[in-house]
Amino acid sequence: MPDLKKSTVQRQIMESFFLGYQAFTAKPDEMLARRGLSRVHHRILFFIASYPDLSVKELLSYLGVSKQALNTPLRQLIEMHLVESRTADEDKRKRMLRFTADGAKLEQALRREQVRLLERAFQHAGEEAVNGWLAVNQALATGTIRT
Amino acid sequence: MPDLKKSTVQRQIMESFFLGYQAFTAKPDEMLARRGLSRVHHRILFFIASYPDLSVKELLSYLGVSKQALNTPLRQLIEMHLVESRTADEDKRKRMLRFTADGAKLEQALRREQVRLLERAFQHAGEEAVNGWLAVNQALATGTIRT
DNA sequence: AAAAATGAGTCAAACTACTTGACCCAAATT
DNA sequence: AATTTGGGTCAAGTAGTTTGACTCATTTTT
Repeated sequence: MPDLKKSTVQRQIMESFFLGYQAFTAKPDEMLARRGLSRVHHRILFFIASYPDLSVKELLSYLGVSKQALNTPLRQLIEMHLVESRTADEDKRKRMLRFTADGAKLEQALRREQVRLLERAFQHAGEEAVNGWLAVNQALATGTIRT
Repeated sequence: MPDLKKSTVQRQIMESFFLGYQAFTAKPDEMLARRGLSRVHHRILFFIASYPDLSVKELLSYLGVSKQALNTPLRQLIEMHLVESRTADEDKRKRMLRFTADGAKLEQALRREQVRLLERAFQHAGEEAVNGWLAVNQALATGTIRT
């Protein structure tokens, strides 16, 4: 256990978190860039994968951007036949977003690369470490007792 | 140990990594925003803290941006008397960057908040988990060489 | 000593990505 | 019938980035 009181140790911990996250996003960034896509597209794909048939409004609230900012990248994904929007039955104003076959394939490819990277790090660090890594990320993500 | 073969589990792991990193950067982002500064400024401060008296060229290579992109935020930090640039003795073309007293104080304040957040998550997850978290981050950070 | 290279800095143009504000349309709600 | 909502678009403004060209002082090479 490193000494969390030392500022140099603190910076090293922060740096490896930063670099680890960088590494985690580097490969998908590169794969998307080859298709002229960016990280916003990746986030869109992620949420469509996580919540299939979600509406545009829901997607907007997840992304936390203006609808004008979403407009272009989402339209691109639709024009590239990676995502399709169908009007919902219960409410015909709503558009439900889901993958086309190609879109699902791309999302899988992106995720596969990220999982591959994680698995290699996991294998190197050991099972006990993995559980710890997950637990700390979980604690950070859920904001343990926000003031 | 979660089942890494399941795509929903994979996405949950990726999501908590993403959200954890978000949480990690949120507080400094907000503190900097109050002063009209952004994440680039934070990165500049981080590298000056890690490598005091580094040159502009070194800083550029760490940041991986063009010198035109660095120009504005660095000048702002200097004008706000958070950073000072002194010409190096060995090579009078070089400018060595270091903190002023105020700059050092700001860097400490930013780091303190991030460490506080980490400590809370660490406390929640336990010492064993912390070591695992650090080990996996380390593996991720060093595992992927920039292509 | 002259020429070339280097570190730092600036100006300009182009591009990307985001914002807010103002609209439009169709469908749902009141 | 009137209002609200979900989705979409146009426009102007802002921020941040890039590449390219150039200056200036200093150091290195020839």
